[in-house]
Amino acid sequence: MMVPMLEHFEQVGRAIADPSRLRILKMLEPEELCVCQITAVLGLAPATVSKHLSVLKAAGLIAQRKAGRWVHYRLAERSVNPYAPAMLALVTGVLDEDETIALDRQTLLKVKDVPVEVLCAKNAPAGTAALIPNQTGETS
Amino acid sequence: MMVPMLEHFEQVGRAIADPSRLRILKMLEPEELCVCQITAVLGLAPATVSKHLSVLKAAGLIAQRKAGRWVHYRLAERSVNPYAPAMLALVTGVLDEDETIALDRQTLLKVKDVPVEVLCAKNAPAGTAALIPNQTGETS
DNA sequence: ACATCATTTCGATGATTCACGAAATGAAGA
DNA sequence: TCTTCATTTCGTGAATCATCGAAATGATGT
Repeated sequence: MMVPMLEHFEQVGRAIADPSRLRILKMLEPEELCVCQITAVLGLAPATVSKHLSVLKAAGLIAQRKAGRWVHYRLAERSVNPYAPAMLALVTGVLDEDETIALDRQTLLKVKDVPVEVLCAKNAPAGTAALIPNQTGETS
Repeated sequence: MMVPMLEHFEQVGRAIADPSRLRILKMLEPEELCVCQITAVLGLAPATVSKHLSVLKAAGLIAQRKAGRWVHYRLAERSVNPYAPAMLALVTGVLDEDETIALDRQTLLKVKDVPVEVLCAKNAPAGTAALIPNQTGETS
């Protein structure tokens, strides 16, 4: 019996080879977050964010925790994928000075000021929509 | 002026997120190799291998050296991409017990027994073709 | 039970990627 | 110069992926 190491490694590799998923990992670095908070920062459709989260989870990079109506994600501490911890350590150590990552952190601060009940409401109460100016960090 | 860190990281990420390219990196780990040797082990079309090598080179993971008619590739020691060394270190430390990687190493031993002039010849001199049984390492 | 709502799954679409044969490149030898 | 040949580039088809809207899921509160 042989473990498919190459496939495992490839899976974590593919998982981090996407800007949105890297932004998610960097966002989760200091603390666990709700899906709607991540969605607010990324500025993507909920379905898209959910897909990204499932890819990261399948790769063993993040873990989820259900709390009532909301689902909270965090960086995985123990993983089924033997290469996840090393890759996670690599990501954790870098990218802090990146333009997009820094902007995401600022946006996240504002997002966390808003109560989750308010943030996730479909009819954003005048001002919440302004919290998602961080589409992809374009600079001309 | 801001360095596009996220893009750089994503580039090395995408470069290693492919089984063929991982096999190439593991092959180059102990020593530099000619393109035709890599092609013989992978069992892919020369054009395909060349493309993979260009991806790895663009990511700063490998470097090339022209020697007459042949081009030799090696793992990059210094790189334009600041994340290449760390990723390279990660790859270097693992996957040694993987089935496909181990088979590649065995195949490489046989390939290196054949002189490069003979190996690269289009009309394989009876026996050279048998050196490429290592397509993808299927085990049902 | 019923309505609400955060999240996920489904299905479709456009963009990217892998793989190949054919043609181009460019160095070596005749 | 002309031929040969290892490698790269080009163009294309098949497969995978990112993204979204719509529908499904599943827990909460009434």
